[in-house]
Amino acid sequence: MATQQSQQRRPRFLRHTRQREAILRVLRTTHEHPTADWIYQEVRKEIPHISLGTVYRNLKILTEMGEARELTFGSSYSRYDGDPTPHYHFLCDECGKIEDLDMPVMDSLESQAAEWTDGRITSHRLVFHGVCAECQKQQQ
Amino acid sequence: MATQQSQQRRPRFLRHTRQREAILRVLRTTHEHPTADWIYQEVRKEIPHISLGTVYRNLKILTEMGEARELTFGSSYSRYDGDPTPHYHFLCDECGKIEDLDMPVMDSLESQAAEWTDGRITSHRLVFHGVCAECQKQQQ
DNA sequence: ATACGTGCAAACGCTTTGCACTCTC
DNA sequence: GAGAGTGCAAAGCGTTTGCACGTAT
Repeated sequence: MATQQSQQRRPRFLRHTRQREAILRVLRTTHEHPTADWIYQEVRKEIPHISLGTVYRNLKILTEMGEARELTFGSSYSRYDGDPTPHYHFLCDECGKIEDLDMPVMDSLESQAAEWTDGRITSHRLVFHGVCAECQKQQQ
Repeated sequence: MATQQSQQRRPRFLRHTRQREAILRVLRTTHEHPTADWIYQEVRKEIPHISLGTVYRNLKILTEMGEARELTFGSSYSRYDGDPTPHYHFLCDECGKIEDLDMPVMDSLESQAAEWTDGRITSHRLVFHGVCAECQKQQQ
């Protein structure tokens, strides 16, 4: 039942490659919270022969390095957030769009929650659900 | 890019079946936040010929009816929460265990967040990450 | 020279779905 | 009897991975 985290061996050092740089650049310059495939399509404009596997591999490494965050709302595919600083999200239940919220991060939530568990809390994620402005207009 | 929510036709009314009742009962009587497959194995003790597809179909219906919640932490499989009342979760990053937190739900977060988006907020999800008590012991 | 990274394609694994049959209402 | 639900198996589909080759250090 308990899902043990997969412990895979990492290389002793990381290399700089065109592919890795391009992927990180795309991640940094979009606020769309893109999917792996969207990033793939985007990077392909610059490196046409790049493979989707390479995109996934690098996204995993970048996430582990703390350069990106993997967002897994919904059971289908992952989205990636190129802003590694802590922040909250708003998810539109109609169109699936994800917005970053500039509201302050409340670390006090963690100390509050600490009183209700024996576990040691290291971080938290807060996601608001609702209907974005665009979808509200369409519903009228 | 925007992931349109899949709008599938629902039947005009729901029927009571042994399978649906058994699945809901398993969901209600466990606090393990089980996966679909775990529920399948459990229900199979009572209805040996039930199929995994039936479990998935009913979990989807029960979730849409608000009788259960689908938890999608991590990109792999979904877990299901048989407690439909709002509450927060603690997720152990070591072993993957999910705990319910009895701490009060803070609806004020939604009104705070509303000031930072044009969207209409209808709900929120708060998940704390860290290391559970059991895993902390093992690390010593 | 070493060993990390890539491309390609096949494999994986959770989830969904088509179809014929069954069962609830 | 109508049509919702089921079992079975195949298909779907995002993601991972094995392998041989390329390439950064």
